[in-house]
Amino acid sequence: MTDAHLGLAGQLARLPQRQVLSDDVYETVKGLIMDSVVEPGTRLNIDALTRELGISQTPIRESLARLESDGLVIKEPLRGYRVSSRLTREEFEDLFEYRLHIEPWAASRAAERSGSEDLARLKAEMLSYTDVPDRPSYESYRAMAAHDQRFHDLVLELAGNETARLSFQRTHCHLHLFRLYYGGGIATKALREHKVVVTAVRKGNPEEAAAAMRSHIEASRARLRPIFDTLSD
Amino acid sequence: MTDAHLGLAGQLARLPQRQVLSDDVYETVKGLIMDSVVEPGTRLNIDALTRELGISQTPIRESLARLESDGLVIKEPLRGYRVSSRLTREEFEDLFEYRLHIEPWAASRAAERSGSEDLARLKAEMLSYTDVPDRPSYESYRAMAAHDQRFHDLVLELAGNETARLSFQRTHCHLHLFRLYYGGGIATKALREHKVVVTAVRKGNPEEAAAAMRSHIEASRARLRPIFDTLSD
DNA sequence: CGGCTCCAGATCCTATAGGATATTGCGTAC
DNA sequence: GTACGCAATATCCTATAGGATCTGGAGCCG
Repeated sequence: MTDAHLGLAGQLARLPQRQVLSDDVYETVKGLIMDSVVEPGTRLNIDALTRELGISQTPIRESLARLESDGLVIKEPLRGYRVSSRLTREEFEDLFEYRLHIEPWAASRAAERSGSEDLARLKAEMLSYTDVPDRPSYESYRAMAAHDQRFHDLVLELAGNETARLSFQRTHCHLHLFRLYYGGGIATKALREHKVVVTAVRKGNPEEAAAAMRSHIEASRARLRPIFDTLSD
Repeated sequence: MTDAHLGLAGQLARLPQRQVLSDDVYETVKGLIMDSVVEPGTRLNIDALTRELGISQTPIRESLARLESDGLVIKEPLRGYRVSSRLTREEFEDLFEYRLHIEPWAASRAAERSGSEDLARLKAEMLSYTDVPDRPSYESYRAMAAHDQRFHDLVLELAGNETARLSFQRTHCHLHLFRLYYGGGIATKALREHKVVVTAVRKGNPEEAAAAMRSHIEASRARLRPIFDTLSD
């Protein structure tokens, strides 16, 4: 009867663990896609997922429905789900055009609005991922991508426009770029170059580090272009 | 085994109707929210929906999961789903700040890029809703809101950036604004402003198109604010 | 060789049962 | 009169089985 209180956001925030299986499945499958464990176009068999994850169909169906809404999978009626394709060249250009339109603006707004606490958070995030391990691994690159995502999201948050922030988040740009980078075994080469950069940085050699990073970015660009071209066929 | 073909976008476009019950439920519930049949904060009982719609839980759960991803409902673990709240004052301001950043830019891009076919579509959409009834009714306003949504979406489409378009769509701004108010009499002014935008786009004048869109959104915001304030009491 | 039918497999949808959790109401103690 | 604890109910979440429908390929016929 008297349940008209809408101040339940605070109560929800108080719950650390979600206790809902669907969310775990959602994150799991999202991780599988993000880590390129499943390639684009792969069919996601619901029955197989029930066996592999050891749970029933219901939470898996809910997760896949949400993932479809996110654009990460595609539902083909009466045929099942498939992992959606990676970025095409055109989508890549669109995505960066959009980012070039939103993020500089968000940064300027953040510069106008941020107080000392905000700046502290930004600094903390910047410092939160500085140690690149000697042996570059798959996990380390993923951590780097996660850090990058948190950083950009924080800028949007400090801009003070929640609508813009959500809108930007829903592009899943980091996730798509992450998938792109890890396609076709390119990750290993990228990680090797990362190691060169790290080595140069640890040696305290600015010129060498700059050169390594420059060559890494150029190589990365060179690696990405043919991927766009092959996917455009 | 050999199902690695990625050209499935064209195949999907060939299927007009999906034949999947979940989509019908999704549209149905979305319509219930959009028409304010269910008020914000209302609990969406799954068992009740199974009885009312005469179907089982599975498609309803998938629909609700997608609606949650859209931000239209909120899932409270072990308590159920609720219709999400209407816009707060702050969200209202954020939304229009975002629109003022995106849509004028989109209009200018549309003015630059649009060919004759695009311009024909724009004109057709503009002419598709011209008769504003003397006595504004719920139905007429709903038709106006649908037209307004198509118009703004079309501008985003003509801007040629699918990322920006999807990002804008996912704000569901028209849906939220529709829920915010259904008074009457405002349609005529909005249609006049749409016409100014179309004229500028057809002239291929980016600056003029952006300015027209900007003034339209600002005017729209000014029209909605007082209504919003009265509802916030 | 092309076109057709039939069958196996996969998927979607339904139905039902049981465990887990939150809400509600009542009774008791202070 | 108020606060606390406890049981009953309702709801959500999970699990499992089975029918209906569609896809894909093998095999047969013209």
